[in-house]
Formats: sequence, C-alpha cells, structure tokens
Amino acid sequence: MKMDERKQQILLAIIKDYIDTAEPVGSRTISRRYKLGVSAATIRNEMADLEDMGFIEQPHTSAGRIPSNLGYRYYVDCLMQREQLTEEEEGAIRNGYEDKVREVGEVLNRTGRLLANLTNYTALVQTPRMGISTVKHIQLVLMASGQAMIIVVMDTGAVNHQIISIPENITQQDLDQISSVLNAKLQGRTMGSIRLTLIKEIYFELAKHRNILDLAIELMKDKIPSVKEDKIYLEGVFNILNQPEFHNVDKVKVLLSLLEQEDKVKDILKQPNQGLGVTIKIGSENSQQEIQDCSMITATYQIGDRILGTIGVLGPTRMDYAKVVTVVDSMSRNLSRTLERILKGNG
Amino acid sequence: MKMDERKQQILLAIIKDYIDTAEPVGSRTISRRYKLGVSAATIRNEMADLEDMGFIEQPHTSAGRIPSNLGYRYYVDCLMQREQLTEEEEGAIRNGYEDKVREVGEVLNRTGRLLANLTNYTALVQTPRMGISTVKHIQLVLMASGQAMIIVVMDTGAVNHQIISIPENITQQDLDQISSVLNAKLQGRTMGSIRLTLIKEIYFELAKHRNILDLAIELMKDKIPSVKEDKIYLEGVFNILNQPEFHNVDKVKVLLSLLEQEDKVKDILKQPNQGLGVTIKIGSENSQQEIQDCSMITATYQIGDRILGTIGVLGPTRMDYAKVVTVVDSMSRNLSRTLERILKGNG
DNA sequence: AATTAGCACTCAATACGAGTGAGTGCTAAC
DNA sequence: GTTAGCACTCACTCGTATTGAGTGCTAATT
Repeated sequence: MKMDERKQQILLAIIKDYIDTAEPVGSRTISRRYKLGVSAATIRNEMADLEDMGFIEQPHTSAGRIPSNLGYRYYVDCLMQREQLTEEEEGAIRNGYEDKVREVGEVLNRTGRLLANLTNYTALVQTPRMGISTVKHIQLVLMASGQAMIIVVMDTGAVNHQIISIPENITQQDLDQISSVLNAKLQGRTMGSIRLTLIKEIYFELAKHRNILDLAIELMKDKIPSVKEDKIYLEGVFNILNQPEFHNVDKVKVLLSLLEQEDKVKDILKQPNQGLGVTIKIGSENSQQEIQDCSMITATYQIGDRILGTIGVLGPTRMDYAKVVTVVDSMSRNLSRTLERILKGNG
Repeated sequence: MKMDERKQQILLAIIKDYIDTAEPVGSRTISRRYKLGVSAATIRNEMADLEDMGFIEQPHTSAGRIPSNLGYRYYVDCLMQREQLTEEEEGAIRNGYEDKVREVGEVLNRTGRLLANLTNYTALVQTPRMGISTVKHIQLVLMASGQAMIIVVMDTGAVNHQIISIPENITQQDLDQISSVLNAKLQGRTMGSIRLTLIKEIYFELAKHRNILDLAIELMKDKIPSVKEDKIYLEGVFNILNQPEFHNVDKVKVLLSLLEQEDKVKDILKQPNQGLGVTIKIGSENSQQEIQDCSMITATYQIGDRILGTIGVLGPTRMDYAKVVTVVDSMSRNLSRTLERILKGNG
C-alpha cells in the first residue's frame, strides 16, 4: 500500500483532532470538520488502509481511530508544520532572563519554569555537563574540632559544600594553608582535569607540613572530585494532572513516583544524544517503562560546538508536538545564548 | 444532653472504625465488632443523641455515621490514648540520624523523610528560626569584573550564597580585605544582632580604604541580613495519593498546588504557636481554605527553652491521630536532642 | 476504477428498573 | 432504660434495553 497525498491529509486530520479533543476521531467528524472534498465513506476506506499500515488504531470496534506511536512518528517526521510562537510567547522567552540573572542555577531554574508554563507539560532541565565549569574558589572552614566544611565555588556560580571529618588537631590556620594551595593549583581547572600530576604538585608544596599533607591529599583525591554537579530541574510536574489521560490516580502515581527518583529522571535525559537540534521520543521509543505512554521532546544546549546539557518537555503521547517542538527549540537556543553571555563574560 | 460513659465508648468505636475503614459506620457494625454489651438498637438511640450533639453526622439517610470535626476534636481531647511506638519504629527514630550527620540541613531532611515514612502522610519540617544560628564564615569571591559572590556559612552548616554587583574596579584583594574585616566582626553573631554599632566599627576599620568602604557597608546593611534562612522541607507529598479521600484528581490538584506555593506552606506552619507539646488542627480549624478537610499535627522543637521551629504531619481529617501524635511528639524531642548535640558541640 | 450511498452490525455509554442490603427511626414489649 | 421488631430510606449493583457514534461491506453511481 502506498501513502498518497489524501491518506496523509486524513492522517494529519486525525492526529490534529485527537491532539485537540483527546477523543477517538471517526470518519464523519473528519468529513464534517476538515474540508477534504470526499465523503465519509471514502475516508472510512482510507482509514482502514491507514490502520493496516499501522498508523492508527481502534480502541474498540465501534469507536473512532486514534494515532498509533507509528502514526505520531510519521506525523512529526513528514507532516508536521512547526507552530509559530505568538508574540507574547516570544516576548516571554526573550525576557525570561533579565540581565541581572547571572547565576547559572537561576538561569536553569527559570528555563524550567518557562518551559512548563509555555507548554503546560512537565519541563526537565539538566545542569551543564561536568567538565565545562571550572573551579573559581575553594574554602575550608573549621566548624568544630574534627569537623570542617569544604566549599567549592564554580565559575558558573554553582556552590557545593559538604562537611568532612578531619584530624582533631587541625586548626583553621592549617585549613587556610591548604585552601590557599588548593586555590593556587585548582583555580580555572575543570573537575575532570584533576590528575595525579596535580596531586604530586600539592605533595611537593606541602611536604614540609606533614600534619596537613594527608588531609590535603585526601581532599584532592576524594572529596573535591566527588562534588556533584549534575542535577535536574523539574518544573510543572502537576501540569500532568490537567491531562485527561491522567485522570485516574493510579497512572498519576506511577509517573510521579518515577519523577521522585532523581537518578531515574537523570537517565531519562541521559539518552545517547543525537547531535544538535530537537529530538522527539514517542511512547515506546522511551526506554523507561513508566513513561511508555508519554512523549519527550528534548534539545541540547551548547556553547560554541560544545554540548553542555539537555532540556526537555514530558507529556502524554497525545502532545501538541507542533508547538512544543518550537518552544523547546527556541528555549534551547536562548539558553545557549544566555549561558554564553554569562560564562564568556567571566575570565 | 449529657455525655455519659457509654456515649463516649460509642463515639470512640465510631471514630476508630472510621479511621480504619474510611466507610461510614452503622449501629450493627458497632454492636458486632465492639463488645459494648448493648444491642444495635440502643446504640442507634445513642447515635441519634451523638448526632444531635454534633459529634457525628450522616452522609445520607441510609448510611452509617462519620465523625464530624467536633467529634474528632472531642476524641483527641478526651478519648484518645496515644499509641505506643513499635520497637521497630522506635529504632528507626533513634537511629534516624547516624552520628556522621552533622549538617542541620541534612538532619531536617531526614526528619521529614522519617516522619513521612512512619505516618504515611505528608511531613513538613521548618528550618530553625532565624536568630539562633551564628555566622561562622563569610567569603567574597570575585566572579567577573563587577560581579562577586558572597558566601555566608552558619554554624549550623547552612551555606547561603548570592551573586552581587560591585564596582568594576574592585579586585579580589579588596574583597579579601572586606572578608577579613567582616569575619572578624561577625563571626559568632546571629543575623539578628547585626546593628548600627557594628556597622560603625566596620566604618572605622576601613575608613582609610575609601574605595571598598561603600561596598562593605552595603554588604553589612543589606546583603548579609537578607540571607534567607527559612525553608520548609516537604516529604511524602505523594502519600496522599494512597488515601481514599484523594482518589479524585481534582482534590489532589487543590492540595498539591497549595503545597507548591512555598509561602503558603510557610503560613501553614507559622500559626501562632501554642507553646510546647503537640498541637492538633482538625479540618476547619485550619485557616487555609485548601486544607479544610485535612488535619495537621504539629510540634515544636527547641534547644533549652528556646523554640526553634515546628515539624508537622498533614493528612486527611480521618487520620490516625493516636499514632501520629506519638510519632510527631517523639520525633520533635529527638530532633531537639540532635540539634542540641550538633549546635552545642560547636564553639 | 474510484467514489459514494445505504445498510447491517458492533459496542461503549447511558438510562432504567428491580433487587439487595446496610442502615435508620419509631413503637411497643420486656 | 433496653431491646426486639418492623417499616422505611437510599446508595449500590446488576441485568436489560436504548442510543448513537462508529465501522465494514456491497451495490449503485460517476
């Protein structure tokens, strides 16, 4: 069977209508609502063909058709025309980050909120991939005897801290000394670049201060590289409650408990990434069991040609692809630009 | 009408049964399930009285009775016996904080998780009220020309940071100088104690460095005191999905969108606080519209006789009060002890 | 050969009515 | 004061139409 012009138009009509109404759509509806110049009977015949080809399916015999995953796939690949942003939306994106926003964390946060608000689905924003941000400052603060806090500030504005155990006899002066050595050695470096050579340099530097040497080495080897840089900003989780497909509490529970598990959420975005541009995963194309009746639209953001991370929107397969693709694309470009401004602005 | 012994027993039976089953309970059920030594008919008569008195109500004519808010109130005030913790639960609370947990934030976090897990409702944990924690360290880091980050470490282990604008010509050396003055003046002080006298001291100290004086004063006056210390840890939000009263998505939506609004959540815990011990708010006793068919059980935690904050559990009015009261009480005491250990342990 | 009108058929959804059962209130007897 | 008995209520559950949107097939039409 061949996919001719008319079949395409009918498939398009079915998908558009279904995205709108969330109801199975029948031949009558199409012939009434869309001016295709043929009768319902003809449409019925074509629909039977489309079903044979696997693009649409029937929930039950006497119902209309709904798009299959394959149908959506054909739609986004061949039929869909991206929706233009309204001026309002364009404005919202453009003004999303007032210039006073300088912290990367804050930028990502706003990105998530905007994505969720513009699409009415759930937004996911990944922090920039480790290895791009560099250490700006390291500080050790004595909290109590035998306890210190280590604070690592990245040039992105990210701040990480953790409490660590130290020998009882270490003083704040000792810590200051270590801090200054660490700062001298690590400033401007990425986490990934902390290598043995550096550790040797530290060793050499502090060799005469045996009491703090071990601590310094430990920090270098274990504590600092373990600073976690990746995090997912989740926004608009509750938007799914507005979708008719989630009117039953059990489905909500499945999805929400997935989104509660941070590592699983990370996996969702950590798909082997297909280069630049917008990626669409439809239903069972998603590897995670729990979102196999959802679709994800993602896009990477970057500086130059270095990909930093991914942003995405998660919604039911019956999602407004035409719109979401535009929004995600536009937001990812804007995010790239904004990060470039912030990070290149620094030294 | 008088509340005699038997009425009490019947009310108690109704409430226990309803808490268990979430179904209206009838006279037959009571006479069968609870050995009161009287017939269903007698119970019916008593129930009619209890209804007149406002303690129970009927959803519709031919249904059993359910407790009214007033009924629950009478129950928790006069009838309820606190449930003992199981050994398991007691163990969980006791071991909730292994000794390696030294950060206040982490302690509060675990408190929330434990509360939610033990009760199967939603847990709310307020951070210790400003004014108790003292400044441990202040650090200024130059991020870019005209931009710096200010980091404030409290003795509780809380770390706050924000990006601020500074004059273009300020160098890291200038910032270090300010840092050291600020540290000298502020270490060991609470946020609340930053007063004009201190600012004058700074002024005196830095008078000869005109270029950084303004910045230092601004930090002291505006930036540092505005460090936000209060936050609510929310845990087990999705536990409400397991409650039959939230089987319909619209109710879920109302509650979840309330819990999304941080300031409203703060208000919930910020009720004028009734001294020590456990406080119970039932249904319409809550001031917030959205939780008028929920109950809140809260308790304060403190060091010595200084109240630091509140923890609480939010569930449907049909909540297992006997158990939750015990858990909340026990957790709040344990939290007080733990914080005491951490905070008094420091200098 | 493609299209369409017509028709029989399917089946979820809705409506309806009878039956069930848990519950009540009232009354009269204990 | 308590209880047995009874009539009554009313949500709930079935099973049985009824409806209506939808289909597939066939035969007539273009």
